[in-house]
Amino acid sequence: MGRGKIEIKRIENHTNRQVTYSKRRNGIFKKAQELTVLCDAKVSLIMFSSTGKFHEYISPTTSTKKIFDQYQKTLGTDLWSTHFEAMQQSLKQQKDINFKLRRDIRQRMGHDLDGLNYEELHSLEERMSSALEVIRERKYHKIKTQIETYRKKVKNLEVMHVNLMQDYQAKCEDPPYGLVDNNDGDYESTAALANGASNLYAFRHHQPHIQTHNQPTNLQNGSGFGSFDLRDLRLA
Amino acid sequence: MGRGKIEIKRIENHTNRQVTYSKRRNGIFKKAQELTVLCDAKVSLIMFSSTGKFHEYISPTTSTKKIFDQYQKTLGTDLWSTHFEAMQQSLKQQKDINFKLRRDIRQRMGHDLDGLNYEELHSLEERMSSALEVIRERKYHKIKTQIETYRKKVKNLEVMHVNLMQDYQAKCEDPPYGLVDNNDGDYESTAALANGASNLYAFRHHQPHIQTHNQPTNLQNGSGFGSFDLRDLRLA
DNA sequence: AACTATTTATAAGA
DNA sequence: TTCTTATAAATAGTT
Repeated sequence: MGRGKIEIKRIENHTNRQVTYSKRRNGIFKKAQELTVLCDAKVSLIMFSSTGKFHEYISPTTSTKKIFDQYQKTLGTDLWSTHFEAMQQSLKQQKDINFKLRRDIRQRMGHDLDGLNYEELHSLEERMSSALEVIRERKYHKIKTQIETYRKKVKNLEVMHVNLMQDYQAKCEDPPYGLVDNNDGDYESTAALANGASNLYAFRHHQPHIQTHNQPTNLQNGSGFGSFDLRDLRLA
Repeated sequence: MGRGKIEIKRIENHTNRQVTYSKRRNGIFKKAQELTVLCDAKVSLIMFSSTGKFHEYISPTTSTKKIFDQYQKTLGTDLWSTHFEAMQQSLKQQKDINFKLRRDIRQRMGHDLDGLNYEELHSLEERMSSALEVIRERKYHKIKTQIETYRKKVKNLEVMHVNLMQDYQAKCEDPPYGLVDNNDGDYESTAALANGASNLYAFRHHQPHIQTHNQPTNLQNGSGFGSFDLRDLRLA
């Protein structure tokens, strides 16, 4: 329908193709709209040109999503079912595994044991028993390491303290020099040295509350043990 | 384009509407196909008539799913994202929980303990220890119940056996009557009674291998204990 | 479903 | 792109 008849095959001239696309696109959209009105039909028309340009007609009585849904419903096998169902199944599976893991843990906590027969109880007990051994071993190792570290720190402090005491005594024996040299010293350090004797006593009983002006915040609470408590050793 | 011009509004005559739908549908499909070929475009045309009948044209170079995907990609907001993403998130969450549960179990089995500090080890140990108590308690209860059941069965057998022995002796003391009365008895019962003495001996040592012709299959393997083994009691 | 008078779409040109 | 217009194509009403 035009000045001449054309063969229905790809228009090689790019511009020509674009023009024809544009004209015919309008034509087909008009037809779609007319069909919608005349025949009370629902039409979805989606087009992508060779250059990727997108155009769409959708009957005003519906929406593209509705058409897609209806399409899938009509065709039976819906297009995303594979992906979607796989996901759904995967989710169900995960929940299943989850439930079993939870039950396992509950049983390891001594609950939910009604379903177990003698053999199962026995097996559970043996597994837990040997695991408990491992855990105790581990805890023991941990506390040993910690104590070792602690001991070294105390040792360090002891050496430092002795040095300080020697310094102090040296200064007491030679007060004039001491007072002259102490001009750039601070008051707190002197105060800390003043009760050196009681600190030494405490140290010999391995109390972790020794403080010096060098490391005032380091060992205030058992150095890394947090709320460590000797009762914890009973089960080790 | 026809014998007369028509107004573009719904065709009220049902038959007429159907006919027009059919004709124009063919027309628009032809246009879609021509557009596809001439302009190298991708066209998806989906229609539902007023009676719900479904028709579709799809360019042979593509598929409806591809068009849908491309549509969503182009429009940005994809149509199922809400549903889909919620599901995806849910799946991720489940997998996360799952991982944590597995780690918990591994730790309860004495593996994977590197990440735990002293307090955590101690807490784990205490929880497992008390759980172990519960499990042992339970196992002990189970075995006690089983032994009780077993004891009752043995008791029953004992009574039955004594009765049989009495019968047997009674018949031995009065053989003529016994032979006459035994016409409707079976051979096997007589044979079973023949070694009554040795059975009695075995029974007094509480061996579970007593058999009579009344309950020949009941206690052959410890009655419900399966592969029960006395070693199991050591940990009870 | 086929026919055909007529309307509509559009190819080519401006 | 848009307008024009000759001509092809589509189709409304009819058979």
